[in-house]
Amino acid sequence: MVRAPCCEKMGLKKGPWTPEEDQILVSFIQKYGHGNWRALPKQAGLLRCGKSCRLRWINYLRPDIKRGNFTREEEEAIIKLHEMLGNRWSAIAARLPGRTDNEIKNVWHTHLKKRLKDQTSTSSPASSASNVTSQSAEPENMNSPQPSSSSSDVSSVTEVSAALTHDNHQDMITIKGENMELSETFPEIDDSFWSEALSADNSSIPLEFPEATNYQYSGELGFTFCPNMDDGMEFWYDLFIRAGHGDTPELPEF
DNA sequence: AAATTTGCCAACCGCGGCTAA
DNA sequence: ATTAGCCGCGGTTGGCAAATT
Repeated sequence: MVRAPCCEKMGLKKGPWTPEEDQILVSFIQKYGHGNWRALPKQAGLLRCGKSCRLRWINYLRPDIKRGNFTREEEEAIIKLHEMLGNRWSAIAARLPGRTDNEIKNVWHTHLKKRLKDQTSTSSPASSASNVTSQSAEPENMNSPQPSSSSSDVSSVTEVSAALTHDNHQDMITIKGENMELSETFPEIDDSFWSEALSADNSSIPLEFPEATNYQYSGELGFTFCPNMDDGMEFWYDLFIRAGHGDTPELPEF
């Protein structure tokens, strides 16, 4: 099947967006939504292809985009999620509210990959790898706990996630807390798994950031880890294990 | 001060999945 | 079952700014 290029028609503008174009796009979407990206630029009077409009909206103009540098906790979460999910940036972005896949991808390539490389080169090369990056072009051992530059009470997410391993070959995921170890067979993590788990029990997602570090068991669906952070950043990190494991495990104390 | 290199980020490209005809 | 079109995703790149020589 032959596909016509997105911007085959001549006269469509490319490159950086101007403030005027941004304004037109935002106004249009606020009024009419974005049901059809293909038709949108024409209807809005923009000399752009729908793809370009979509990208601009998703990555920059969306009202729920979080601005500013990534916090240490966000970076740690990206590292661990990348360890679990590989280069599935959209899936990782879905776990980091306000961050886009493009942004996360950029941070990974410009900061985190380099940092991990430095860390692994200074740590023992003999440490066994348990990564899930089989789909990733950059299989790296990211199992080494990351030194945290922040204060100790930021530790919940980093410690929990650092203790979370997934052995792709054995299809086993292990959660280790101070007082517990829980293993579950885990055939595959894919997008439908995450979305189904989420839609099945939204109550596990904290609407507001809790004051205290919170560990929450969500029935058969999984766990939500809520870090206790001073800056009140909107962040949650949850791990869903496969449904149907039977009894509720004893809750660990983090 | 000028030239060159490096880092970063926004945006583009092309592929694959999904769906409607 | 096939085809065509749209959308979303991941990989890549162009261009700007900062850092270095």
